[in-house]
Amino acid sequence: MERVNFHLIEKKWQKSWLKKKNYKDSKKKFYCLEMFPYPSGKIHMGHVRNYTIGDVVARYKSMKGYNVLHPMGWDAFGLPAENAARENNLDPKKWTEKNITEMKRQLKMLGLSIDWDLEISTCDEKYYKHQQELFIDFYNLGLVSRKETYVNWDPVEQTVLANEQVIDGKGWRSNATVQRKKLSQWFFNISKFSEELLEDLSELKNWPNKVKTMQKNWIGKSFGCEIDFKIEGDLPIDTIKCFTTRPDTLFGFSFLALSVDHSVSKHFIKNPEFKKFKDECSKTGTTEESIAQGEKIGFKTNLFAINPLDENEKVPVYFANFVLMDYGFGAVFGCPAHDQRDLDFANKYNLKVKTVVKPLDKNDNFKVHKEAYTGPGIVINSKFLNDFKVPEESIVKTIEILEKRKLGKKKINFRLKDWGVSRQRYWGCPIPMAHDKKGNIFPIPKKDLPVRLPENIDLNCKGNPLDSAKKWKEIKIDGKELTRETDTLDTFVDSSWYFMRFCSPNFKEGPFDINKLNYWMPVDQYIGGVEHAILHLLYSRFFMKAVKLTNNKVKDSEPFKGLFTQGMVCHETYKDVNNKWVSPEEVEKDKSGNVIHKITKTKIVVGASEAMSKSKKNIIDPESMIKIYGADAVRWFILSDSPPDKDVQWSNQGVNAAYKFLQKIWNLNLGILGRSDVKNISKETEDEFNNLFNNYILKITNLIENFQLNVAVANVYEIYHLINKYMNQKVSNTCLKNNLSNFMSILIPFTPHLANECLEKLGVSKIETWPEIRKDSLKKQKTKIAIQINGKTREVIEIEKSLKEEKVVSITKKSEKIRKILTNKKIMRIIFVKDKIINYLVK
RNA sequence: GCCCUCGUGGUGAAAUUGGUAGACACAAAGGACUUAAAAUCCUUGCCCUUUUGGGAGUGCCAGUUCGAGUCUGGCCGAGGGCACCA
Repeated sequence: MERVNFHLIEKKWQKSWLKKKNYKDSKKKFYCLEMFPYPSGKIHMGHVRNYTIGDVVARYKSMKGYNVLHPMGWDAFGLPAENAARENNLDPKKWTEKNITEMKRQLKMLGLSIDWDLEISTCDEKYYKHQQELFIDFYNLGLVSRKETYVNWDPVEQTVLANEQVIDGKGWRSNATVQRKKLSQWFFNISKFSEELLEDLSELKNWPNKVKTMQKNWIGKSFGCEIDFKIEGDLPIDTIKCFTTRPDTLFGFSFLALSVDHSVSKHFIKNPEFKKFKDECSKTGTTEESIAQGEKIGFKTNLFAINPLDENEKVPVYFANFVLMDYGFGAVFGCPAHDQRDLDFANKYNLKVKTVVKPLDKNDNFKVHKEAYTGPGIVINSKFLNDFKVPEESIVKTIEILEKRKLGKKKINFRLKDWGVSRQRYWGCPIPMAHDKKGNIFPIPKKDLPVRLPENIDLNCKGNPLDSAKKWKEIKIDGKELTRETDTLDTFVDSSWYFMRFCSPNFKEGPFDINKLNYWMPVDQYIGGVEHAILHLLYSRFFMKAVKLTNNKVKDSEPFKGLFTQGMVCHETYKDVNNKWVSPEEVEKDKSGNVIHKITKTKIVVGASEAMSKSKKNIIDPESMIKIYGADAVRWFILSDSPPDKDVQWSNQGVNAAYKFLQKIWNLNLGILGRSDVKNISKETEDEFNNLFNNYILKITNLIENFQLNVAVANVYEIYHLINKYMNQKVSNTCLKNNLSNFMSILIPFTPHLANECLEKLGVSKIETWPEIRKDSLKKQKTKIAIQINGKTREVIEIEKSLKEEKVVSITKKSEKIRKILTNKKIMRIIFVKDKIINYLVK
């Protein structure tokens, strides 16, 4: 068997693809995009899987005649660069650029059909200049605001920490106890789009349902009403507003609970007891266990709230730890019988529990004790609300009554909060704003953009490095002396519009050339990890809608028409006798099949297969695999073993098998090239071969369209067996070569180097088109039909397609086996399904 | 606690959407070629029977149907998302 040198042909074809572009003069466009990588230094198997799947789609669509856009870029701002820079005293920019060069070299080894002329990098001022323009556009439209929020403050580092930098309530670097500090920060008002973001999810037919439900839950729309409760007491407070989804349980009202941050709290600020309580609340807020335990604690005020539906009923007002300030109005009315939290609270403080809803199968004496009743039923003990059906009429009718009496009004609430985009970091896009001494805000004039990051900054200083860049901070605009904003943008902002920039990456007059944007957008197929199901995808959807408001010529309001979320790449984990993680390279099998350490020869414990991670050392380096097996084999294996949306197990045996198979294809190609033609050709055999082959084209086409790439791979194996079989039959060389070259065309998206090399050897010139499906041949074929007796399959026979029942009955009755079984039996009924099954029901 | 998804051989998985369960591949065992190894090719795959055959069988229990991996109800198990959202 001859072996092909993959490295030679890979170099050759990759070079030729750099010159050649995919663009076609076609009306049909296809924008294929994979989530761009963070330039961490080296590509990992997750990238290989992501970009291989994308490349199959891009190459397939191109062969189908689409004009394909398939770009690549770098999500290049972010904390790791800053950390690496601090540790090694480097410039984050240089560190990032070095990583990009390295990763680009590795990605090119995979033979992806990417147009590198469109490459963008978010840390490039040519990119972030336009991001700053968009920020100002959003600001002018009222989509940007400043608000005070709590942040994780590290008192030693004098900096704000991201949630993942807080470990057990302490700073990851300083180990100091993290404080809750209020800071004024920039926000994108994404919550203004709550309704639209929810509504438009239904348009996204080619998105996984899973992602849509996750977004739906995240947006969290709920229907209810707001109610003003009258307050009695010795404080100047008339009413407190609450939001509720269960106004129908108003007669079960037994306390009113406020968040400790509610405006009423200002009257208690000097009360030492209240202060103690508030401290207690902020403590339980940070530790996860206390939330899980869910202990409800409260602080009783001297205020009373009046039930709006019954003036005679007064209930106490509490501050309670389970009431959130940033949802609803930071105040809830407590109905213990029909809300578990309220019940826990009421039981702790001995508050009244009045049952006002009974399940359908219980009588009016039904009473709630330890478990709140939240299911459907009938309203009881509630005067004029009695007998309403819960929930279908009770809620709406109660709201009607409240509205009529001017006690409350219908209200829709969302959980989605505004997006805080301020980061007190150096390595990010500067926010193009300035302040005067009075606290007024001024956007930087667009002509002065970009606001560049200052260079030669000491990143080891305390606090935000930009804050200490005195010269950089001071500016003059229209003669006014101002100070620059020193916050930079969350890196999610960078990735919220890069797909728009790819449509015209070198456009200088603005973020995008509107004609090109409208031609290419939306992204037809977006591919990436499911970990971005909520934030990145939601922010990008927000951006598209916001950009549309800045420019009424923008036609799309959704950025990603199709979304595919691929699974992770996993590998077995290994631990040595000392319970330390060991990498796959350090491990081997001895003669009796035990797993041992290569050097120490000690026993290795093989653990579960888990997502490749540095910490567990179960990483396989893609480049070393490409060096051993070639890019095509790596691509082939990563596609072959599991459905693309599920996790895949990496195995060296698997990639080795892929390598062997590709060598077999190479030899099949050589074998047919060197085959001496057959003299007595059978037209019938050729037809049979052509029809079977044609069937596979149809099958694989559908499989690719449905992302069942692992099944497509399985079918390629079957085609290989098919061609191998007919190679030894009465089939002409012309017929064989014709099918073989179609086979190679099918292989192009999967293993482009090998397929192109084989096609070149075959002397086929017009190679970049997907094989045509001949519809006429599909009809002629034979089919296999199952013969069942009483629903059990007894025999399978081959018949002509589309035969009628009588015909099939007479054929099947001729079968000896069936005749035997049917002897002395009475046929009660025959069930016949064309081309599939015939079932005799006998007695 | 709430929401979502998934349970098929030793392993990864297929199954035209209610119609031949286990395609395709990995691993294992046996065999062929070879002095030998590698490479390559073939066979086997749960239970009973020497074979021909037959039987059970898609997490468990019921149901609908001529027919259920697929549909319905209940249970068990695994994974993911959310976190007191009033």
